[in-house]
Amino acid sequence: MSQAHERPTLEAVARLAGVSRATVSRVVNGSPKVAEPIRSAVRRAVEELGYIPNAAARSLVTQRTDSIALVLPESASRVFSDDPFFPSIIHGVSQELDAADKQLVLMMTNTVGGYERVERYTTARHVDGVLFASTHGVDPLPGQLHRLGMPVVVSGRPLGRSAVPYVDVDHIGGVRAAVRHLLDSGRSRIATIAGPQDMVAGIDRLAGYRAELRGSDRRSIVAVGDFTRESGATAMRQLLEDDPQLDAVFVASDLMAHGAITTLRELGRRIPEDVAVVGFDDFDISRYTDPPLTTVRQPILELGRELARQLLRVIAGEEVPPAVVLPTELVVRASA
Amino acid sequence: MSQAHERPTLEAVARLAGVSRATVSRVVNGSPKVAEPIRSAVRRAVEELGYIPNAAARSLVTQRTDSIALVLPESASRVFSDDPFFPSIIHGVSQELDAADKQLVLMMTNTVGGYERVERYTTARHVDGVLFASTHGVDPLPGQLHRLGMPVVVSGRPLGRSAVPYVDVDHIGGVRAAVRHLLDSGRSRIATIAGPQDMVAGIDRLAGYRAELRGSDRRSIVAVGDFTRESGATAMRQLLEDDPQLDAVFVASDLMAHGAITTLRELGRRIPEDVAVVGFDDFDISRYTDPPLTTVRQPILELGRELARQLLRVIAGEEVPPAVVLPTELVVRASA
DNA sequence: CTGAAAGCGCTTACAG
DNA sequence: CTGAAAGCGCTTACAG
Repeated sequence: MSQAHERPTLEAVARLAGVSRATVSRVVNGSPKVAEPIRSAVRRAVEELGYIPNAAARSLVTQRTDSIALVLPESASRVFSDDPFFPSIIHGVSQELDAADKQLVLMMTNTVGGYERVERYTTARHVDGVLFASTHGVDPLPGQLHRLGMPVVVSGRPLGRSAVPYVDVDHIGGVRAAVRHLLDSGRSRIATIAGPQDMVAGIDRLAGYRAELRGSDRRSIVAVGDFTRESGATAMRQLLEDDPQLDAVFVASDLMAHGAITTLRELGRRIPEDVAVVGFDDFDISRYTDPPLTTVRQPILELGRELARQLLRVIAGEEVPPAVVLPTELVVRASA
Repeated sequence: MSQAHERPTLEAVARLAGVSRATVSRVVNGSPKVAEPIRSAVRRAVEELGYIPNAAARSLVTQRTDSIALVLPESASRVFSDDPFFPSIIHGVSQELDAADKQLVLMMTNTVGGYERVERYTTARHVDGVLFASTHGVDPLPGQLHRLGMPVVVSGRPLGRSAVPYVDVDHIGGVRAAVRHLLDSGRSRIATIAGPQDMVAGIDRLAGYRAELRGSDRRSIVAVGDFTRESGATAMRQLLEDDPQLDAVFVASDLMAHGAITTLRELGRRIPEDVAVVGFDDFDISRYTDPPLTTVRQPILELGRELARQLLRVIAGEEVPPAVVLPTELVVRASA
């Protein structure tokens, strides 16, 4: 039985094949300038010994690790709650990384200690680049890493000044289309349940609502949630207290919209007859709510893929645009 | 602006502090045998230069990477579908790894090429150990890595002979309790929707059903699904064709149970009056189905945590039991 | 096309 | 307690 620490090295392969370590290295790395007979002798020796290059040794000289970190500044519970947002991001990133033969290191944390670990890990050059999803507030870490020369791309337009390239979706355009749809269908008291106001997604969606309402004579009616189902249910209750006559609500996430629907139903309002509801996300399940949810579709999987693609370009030394904004789209179903 | 490749090395710190590299290394790694004045001089230099040890260089000599791989032999789409199984495993693993200050490398793949990458990556010693979740059929990779001396722990009792330590739940005990519950409540024609028969979870749950029925005079009525909602709906339809009089069904996963409920409702059967339904998993959503689902609870988060704990023990050179089996428990709600 | 040699940035016996 | 030196396992100019 072979031991853990007796794995064959380049040296062993070179000896068996009767060539130098340099030559073995060239063959293993597919350099074209090795003569055919030597090449196959080396291949045989590699095969026979089951040689696999040591990653650390290779990284030390090439300065590459072929892996990248995806940082989710959230607790793992949040990341893997029933909200499919993060899973979709991970899924999209993973697709592109697979295609590029890079590995994915997943870092989830919402603690200060965890964040420090992220910093140490990434600046120790364990990874070739770092992706941030869904940062809260003004997050200094992406900028810091970027200044250290580390390839970084973030998801969502950063709050505050930042030179870090980002990928985002057109929150405002999507929300305006949603609110316009409510206006066009004759709704007069249009409320909103906004997302957390320390995140761009929360801020921009509220801004979109306000912007579209501004053109009409309707006043705004606002409650704020945190993107969870429960917060949507609670916020809906508040809105109905604020304005029992409201006849429409734009909700800044599908999950909150589900919560809002539960509340409306409990209070005996018909959807959409009494109150029209529009969500934001277009999660799969929103097709199956009762009634099916009218919502703004944002391409989350594609967002993940684009993040990864941009980062791979930065790593390859290519120029990337400072921002990529993916389109959103109103999907009309039965709830509004 | 500092450049990517100009990060300070041990050498630089040593020069600034006026000591040898060995001493800096000792201070950085917290060795106790460095005199206090020197220690603080080194600390200052580290601070001033923003020194972070290079991970590859360190790994090369220590043979440790402080990261471990979690291999999910499934497509990313499957892992991040609406099935919360994998997310919970990841969550549990991540919790324990965080506590141990190790990083998580996530590898998802159901392609041959992908599997080869997993093999190369892990045997290249990119990670200190490997966790496998939910293998299909007789999977040779865990055993191979184990024989190479790589720390490995798998989730689910391996099919075929294997010396690799595993963590599993008590499928059979849980299923027997479920079927017994159906028998005790006077059900006479008890069908089952089994899981995939190339996975231990599928095989054992069917075995538990058969074992418990054997003690009674009931015959078995079996359909097979693949743990998805859709397959549950289809299988339920088949079962009702096979035996229109059936009055109970044990379904080997909650998601399939949800599918079965949809079918039963479409065909006008009342639950539990006409047909009692029991699931397996106890996902959160199963509390909210109509009616709330009676099901066998398996501790998935804990399974993930235990996997990580066992692996960390193996890595630390401790002895671990060849198998850890976590208990399952029948949770009676309204559906049966 | 091939090899000898330097070097990537650390850790760790070994001496003193 | 501290340092000089060897060595971890590779890659890559540089010569030839």
